[in-house]
Amino acid sequence: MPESHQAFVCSSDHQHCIDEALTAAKQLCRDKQLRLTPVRELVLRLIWQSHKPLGAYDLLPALAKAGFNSAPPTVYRALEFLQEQGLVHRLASLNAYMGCNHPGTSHSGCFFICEECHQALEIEASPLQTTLQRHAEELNFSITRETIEVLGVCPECQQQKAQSHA
Amino acid sequence: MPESHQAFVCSSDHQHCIDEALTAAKQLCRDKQLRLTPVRELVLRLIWQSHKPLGAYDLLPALAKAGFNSAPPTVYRALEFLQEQGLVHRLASLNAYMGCNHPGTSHSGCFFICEECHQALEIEASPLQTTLQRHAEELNFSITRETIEVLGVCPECQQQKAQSHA
DNA sequence: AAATTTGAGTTATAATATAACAAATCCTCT
DNA sequence: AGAGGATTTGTTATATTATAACTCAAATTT
Repeated sequence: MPESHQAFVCSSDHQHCIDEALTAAKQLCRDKQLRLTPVRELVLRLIWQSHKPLGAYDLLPALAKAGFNSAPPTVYRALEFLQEQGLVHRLASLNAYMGCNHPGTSHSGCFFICEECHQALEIEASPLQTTLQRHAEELNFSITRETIEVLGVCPECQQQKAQSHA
Repeated sequence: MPESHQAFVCSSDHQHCIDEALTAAKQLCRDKQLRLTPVRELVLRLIWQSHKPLGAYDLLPALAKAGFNSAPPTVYRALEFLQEQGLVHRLASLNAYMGCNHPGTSHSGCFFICEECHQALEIEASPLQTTLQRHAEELNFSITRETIEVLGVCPECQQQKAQSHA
């Protein structure tokens, strides 16, 4: 029996996630000679406030508070930039955005989304993508991008539910 | 070298797809004592006009032409019913709907979407879902529903593109 | 037939996303 | 440093997708 991986729980402090993401982003932009402007950095920060995917419109008030004129295009443009750099993913099934912790170039991920606590976890899904690639080869289909999003209940929320039924 | 499966091409006539889908739908509704009302049947028919996923708003003009008062709720309600019966799928990455040719109860599918001709193909993806299930078990994640949508180019459109470059 | 449930019509609005153009900022080259 | 060009952001308006809430009609049950 595999022990619970706690993958949905931030190991001790979440600040670490934020710092790491920001550092990686800065590094990446330096390397690629791209500009991680104030709006872009703030949007990335906001996205990383939690592991819950956020809607574009959830970010607007915070942008306003920070003194940016926060009309939708501002946030969508920042999100677009961050997606192109693989720093952020859009979850099609939620119309929401979340940070990516292995940025690089734009890529597809595999996401587990908890319908109770709304946290989401991105996994490296090589076996999955291999299987998918095999299906595609059978069809002679040439893959551009994959959307793999699994809705369900994370281990922590399963426990809570089990306890509340006790 | 595997031969081209032509999975994206309707074998001879598409009318067959429509007829089959309608027959199956009627059968299913009879069995489950559900009402395949005129609006629902028309929406299903419209969805099956092609293998291209259609947006809800694409259906409205046709509904109007058929004499229904076609405000959005009408079409969304019909689509909701059809989805619940597994007769239609919603593609989250496109905000569009397509017919399902192995209806039964509500279920998740795996979709290959051609970005050139906009046709989509649903496959039975048991190996894929097994892989996904294995990932989920490792995480102790309990799956509710899966969204698996692969964007790319179908074999037919690959050929066309190759020829036009010649 | 009355009561109940289900489906559809209708109006309004919510939620998500983009178009188009103007202004500001930044970069490069002299 | 300053002119010219590119990139980013501000701003206004609007497109697209989806749902809420209430009414009326039809069907089913009692």
